[in-house]
Amino acid sequence: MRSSLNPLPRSFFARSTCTVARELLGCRLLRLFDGERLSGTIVETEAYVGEEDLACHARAGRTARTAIMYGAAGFSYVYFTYGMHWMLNAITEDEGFPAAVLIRGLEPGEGLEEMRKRRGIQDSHLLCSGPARLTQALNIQGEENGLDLCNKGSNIWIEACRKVPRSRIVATPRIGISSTPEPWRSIPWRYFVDGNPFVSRSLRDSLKRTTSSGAKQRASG
DNA sequence: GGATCGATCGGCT
DNA sequence: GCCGATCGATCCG
Repeated sequence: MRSSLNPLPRSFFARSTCTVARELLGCRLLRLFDGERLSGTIVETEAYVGEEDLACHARAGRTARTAIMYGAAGFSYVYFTYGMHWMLNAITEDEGFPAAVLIRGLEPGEGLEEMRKRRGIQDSHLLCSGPARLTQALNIQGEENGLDLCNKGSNIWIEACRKVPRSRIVATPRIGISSTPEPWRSIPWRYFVDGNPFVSRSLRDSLKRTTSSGAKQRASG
């Protein structure tokens, strides 16, 4: 028996990408796979906003891969990178404007044993902390591209869970875009829950670095 | 703990 | 051809 099946509505996603990225923190990502529920609380996200954003895949305009980003909000954008990794995004904003939120980290909830089996490790802190780790843990691949996350019949969806107050959200530059020109490389469009232990090593490192340099900042705007 | 590097292949120039 | 919205192994200190 399922405790709940209340996917966030399309209106949640059809807003400013940064707002969606912040408000997804504390929400629960659910995955129905092989008859089992796998889930976790979203603790880290990044916003990729339009063709102007030179870190966004849509920077090159509409292509076969990025077409989904130009479509309606609330759909999944799952892509393959580095020859081996899958990344899960939720499409945002109005139809015709290409933007998405990358889900970068989860605090594991249901289905821990299945996740451990899929990841080949035991440590719960390494199961879903990182965009490629969480897709491996939840078995999300190319087949899951273009799913309607707002449809109760989809096997991936997101539910409201606990609201993370603005004061507990940290914003930093996005990860893995060091060759992207400014201002995009440094704009603080990565968000995570301050102090949450379910973060990857690179996250903690980044927090330490940014804290000592004073670059870390509270989410604003 | 931190830096570096190889793996591996689809998408785009 | 080139280069990733990454991860994990390995080396160094």
